[in-house]
This record gives sequence, structure tokens and C-alpha cells, in this order.
Amino acid sequence: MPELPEVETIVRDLSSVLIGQKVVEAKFLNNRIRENCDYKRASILKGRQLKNISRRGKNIVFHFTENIALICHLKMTGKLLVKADSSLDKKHLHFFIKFEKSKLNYYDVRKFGRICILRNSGLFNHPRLKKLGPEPFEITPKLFADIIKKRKKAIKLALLDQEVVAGLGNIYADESLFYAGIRPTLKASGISRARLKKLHDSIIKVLNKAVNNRGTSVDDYLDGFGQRGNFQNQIAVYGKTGQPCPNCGIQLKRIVLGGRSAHFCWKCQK
DNA sequence: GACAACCTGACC
DNA sequence: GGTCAGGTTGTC
Repeated sequence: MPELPEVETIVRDLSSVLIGQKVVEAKFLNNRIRENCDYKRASILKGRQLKNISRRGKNIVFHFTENIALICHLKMTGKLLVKADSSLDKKHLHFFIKFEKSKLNYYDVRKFGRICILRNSGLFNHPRLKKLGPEPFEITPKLFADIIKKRKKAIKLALLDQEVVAGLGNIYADESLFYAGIRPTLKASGISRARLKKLHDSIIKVLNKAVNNRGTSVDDYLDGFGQRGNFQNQIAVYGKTGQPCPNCGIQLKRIVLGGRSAHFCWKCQK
């Protein structure tokens, strides 16, 4: 499940190979993943050069010459690989861009992911980018606390809300709350500024560590080259229900919050 | 603020 | 055969 560190890893992988190359061919093989944007046909990309690839929250943005951009959100099971992976079933290949020297393939078992090709002028106003909160790495502890203080819902749900902070998902929200010693059910607005400073610090540390480990392959996440990440070996609480807390040793708990599982230590997180 | 919907594969 | 996984949108 790609969150900020996984998406960041993919962006770096793809950038190292694809930037500067011209598009030879591009095609949607399944229209379900195509969003209704400016351009329905991927062939609009033909002949254009890839200038840059960037990340905003969990979105990947490809910038082409002549003011064309492509936004991709991987949702749950989307994968962008710079070459065909023989271990992935071809029936899940839904989009591709053939460059001069490389081919970029989009696989998605569940077809939740979305790809949209649009003019640069509309990029900023795309509904998925427009409403995003700040990037965790670009926010001061004070501003982070200001934003959280305005939210009345449970802190875990505030962290998952992309309009609050962009890029956190279930794994890193659980991990950050564990290191900050904060229970996921606490009302966001009631948490002290001192504790929110610690939470901000935990988020930065966890995300940095995960990026340095090329993401978490707890399920089926693969980077841009089809390789698994390494952070799953360093997870403290996510998916560890019933296992001992790495801090105090009592059994970790799982509750359902906002329809999603939250994993935490009953003793260390108050 | 809760919850269904979108999908499929993995697992019981 | 039923349940679960979770990012995001849409609906009540």
C-alpha cells in the first residue's frame, strides 16, 4: 500500500531512468483507471519529452514538454515499473508509456488507481491536488500543531486525512503515534502542543527512515524496478496485533477506527 | 460523523 | 462461501 515513502521511492527510481526521454507510444489498455481530464487518448503524449517527475502527497506527477502533465495515484495496488515484470499477470497491465530506451508499465490488480492526462494550467486545480494539506517535510512543528488543533476527530483519523497533512497512510500513522506515545483515539484538538511537537518529530523520523529503507513491503508493494522495500522489518506496531510491544512487552492491541484498523500499545500510548 | 462503494486475491 | 485488506470519494 503505497504511502509517502513508497511513492517517493518510486518517483526517484523512475526519475533516474526516464527523465529526458521522448515518448514513442502511450496507451490505456483499460479505461477504468483513466480519469476524465483534458485528454482521453494517451497518444497525446507521443513525441513529447519527459522533463521531470514529482510527488505531491501520494500522487505522482509526470511533467512533459509542451505543457502536458500526467497525474497518477496508485491507491491500493497500483504499480509503476520501468519494465515488464514476468511475475505480474499481464491481465493487470492497464496502461503503458513506451519511451525511446525504456517502457513504463502501470499494473493494478484492483483497479482502484487513477491516471489523468491534462494541461499544465489545470494541474494546480485538479481536485486531487488542490485540496491536499502540506507536505510533512515542509511544515514547522508549530504550523503542524495549529492544523491539528483545529480538528475535532480522533488524532489517527486526522493524520489519515490528506487535507490535514499529505502522504500519511495507515502504516505510518500507526507507527508515528506509537513513537509519540499517543493513543490513536485521542481527540486531536485536545492534545497539548508539547505532545504534538513530539508527534511531528516522530512523523518526520518514521518517514525519513522509511524513505531510506525504500518503503514498506508488508503486502505487495514494489518499487519502480520491481524490488521490495525493507522497512517492513522495522515496523513497531502496524499489523502486530497480539505480539509484544517493542517498548514494554505487553500484547499490542487492534481496534477499528473510522473503518480501518489501528494498532497500538495500551500501556505506552495514552 | 459513519459507512458504503470501488475491486481482487488471500485466507479462514 | 464469507471476510478482510485500505486510499479516496460520495452519500446519508
